[in-house]
Parts: sequence; structure tokens; C-alpha cells
Amino acid sequence: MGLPLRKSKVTAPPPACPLTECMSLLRGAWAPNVIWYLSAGPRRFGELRHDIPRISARVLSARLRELEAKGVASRRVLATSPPSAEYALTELGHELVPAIKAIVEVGTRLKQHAKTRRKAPAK
Amino acid sequence: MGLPLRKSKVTAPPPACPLTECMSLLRGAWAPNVIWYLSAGPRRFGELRHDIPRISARVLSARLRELEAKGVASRRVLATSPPSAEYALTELGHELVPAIKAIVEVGTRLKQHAKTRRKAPAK
DNA sequence: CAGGATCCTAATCGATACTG
DNA sequence: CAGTATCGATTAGGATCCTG
Repeated sequence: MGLPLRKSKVTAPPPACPLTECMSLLRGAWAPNVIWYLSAGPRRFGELRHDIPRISARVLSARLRELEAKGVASRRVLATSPPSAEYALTELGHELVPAIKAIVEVGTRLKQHAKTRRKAPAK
Repeated sequence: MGLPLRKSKVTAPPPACPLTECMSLLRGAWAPNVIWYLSAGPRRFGELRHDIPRISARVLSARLRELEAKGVASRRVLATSPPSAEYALTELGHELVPAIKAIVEVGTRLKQHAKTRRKAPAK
């Protein structure tokens, strides 16, 4: 007989896994980028497209609408000609930035670490 | 003529968008969950399957192999009968936990905020 | 310029069956 | 128990065209 299952010591997420649900506000490969480029201040649709060259208009639009619906970002239509739209992070949206920064930080060190490890295999 | 494009004030990620690359270590819907449940200590394959009921063995296996390849998690085969495998976060892997926690925190408040907003539309 | 509509590709995931 | 293999469903994403 094998080992008995250990109970999880983690505060279990009972109601339909809120962890998964919460993490979904960074859904897709582009949401973090959008939040990142909005973190320095309001930005227009075209500017974001320029900031993130490989994103398509369709996906950028979709992510922005999602972020807006979730309360992470806000949309403001400017009465200019031609019309433009300006997006900004909400207060809560701004609080995501440090978390993203932390993940990027770890990711960066992880890459450096990978090289070091080839010479010093076991730590 | 429309507004001139503003230059991004964000430290631009020049080398092939490291932000996207780094965020990819939380790839998929399940990586955060796996990291989360490993954060309390080493855990076996079957235990993780039990922790995250809706994950399939195929995906759990794939995510674990990815996390291991990236240096976020480590794998240890136990000489038991039947054989078992134990996974654990590496030091750098542990550093992802606060970030995930922060995101979940914001996500939780975002949900509460959504309800409040229905009564007090403009803040 | 903003962004919706359509079509298509690629990645992810779940279920099931099977191996060591 | 710890996986791998295969299949089919779902979904993010890109490209292009088109409208206000």
C-alpha cells in the first residue's frame, strides 16, 4: 500500500476555486502587458497598439473590454477629431502592477539562474 | 488630424518582450494553482490531483514538467511501493507565492467592489 | 482612429485508456 | 501510484476587411 494522502495545509479555496478565478484577470498572454503599459498613466488605443507591436487590434480590444468589465481599467472617449479613446488603470488596477513586477523579477532571475546551473548542477 | 502619439513612459522591454516571457511561467489556467498548493510544502502527484479536482492528469503532468524545467519546482522520486513522486517549490518558486497572493487579493476586492458599484455607480 | 465581424490557426484542457 | 498517448472540445490569438 502506498503512502496515505496528506491533507493540504493551504487555506483551501472551497467556493469554486477563487484562485483560478482571480488569476483569470490576467487571462491570456497580453493582459499583463496591457496593465503594464497603462501603469505609467492613461493611454489611447493606438498608443497601446504601438507599445505592444505584436498584439492584434481584435485581442487588444477584447482584453481592454474585459479589464474594464472587471474594474481594472476605465475607458474614456475623447471628443477629438478623429475620435479617440483613452484607457487608464483604476485604483485597484494599479495594485496589480507590483505583483506583475514581482513575477517578472523572479522570471528574470530564473533565466539567469538557468545558465549558472549548467556549471553548478546541484545546489 | 488626430492627437500625436505619446511615447511610453514605461521602461520599455526591448529584448523580445521579457514581460510576456516572464509571465508565461504562470502559463495556462493551472500553473498558479500548482504553485499555490506546493507553497505549503512538498506534495505528491496524487495529492495535487486531489487538491485541484478539476485538473486532468495530463495537464498536471505537463505543468509540473514545465515548472521543473524553468526551475520553479523540483521533482523527487521516492523509493516506496508503489513508487511515488514528490514535488516541491524551489527557492525562486517560493518567491512567486506573494505575487500570486497579491493578485488574488486584488481579484477578491474587485469582486466585492463590483457589487458595491451597482448602488454607487460613479466613485 | 477606434473597434466590431469574419475566418482560420495554434495552444490548452478534459476524458479515457494504457504502461511501468 | 505516476505518469504517457490519443482524441475531441474549447479558446486565445492573428489577419483581414469594414464601419462610425
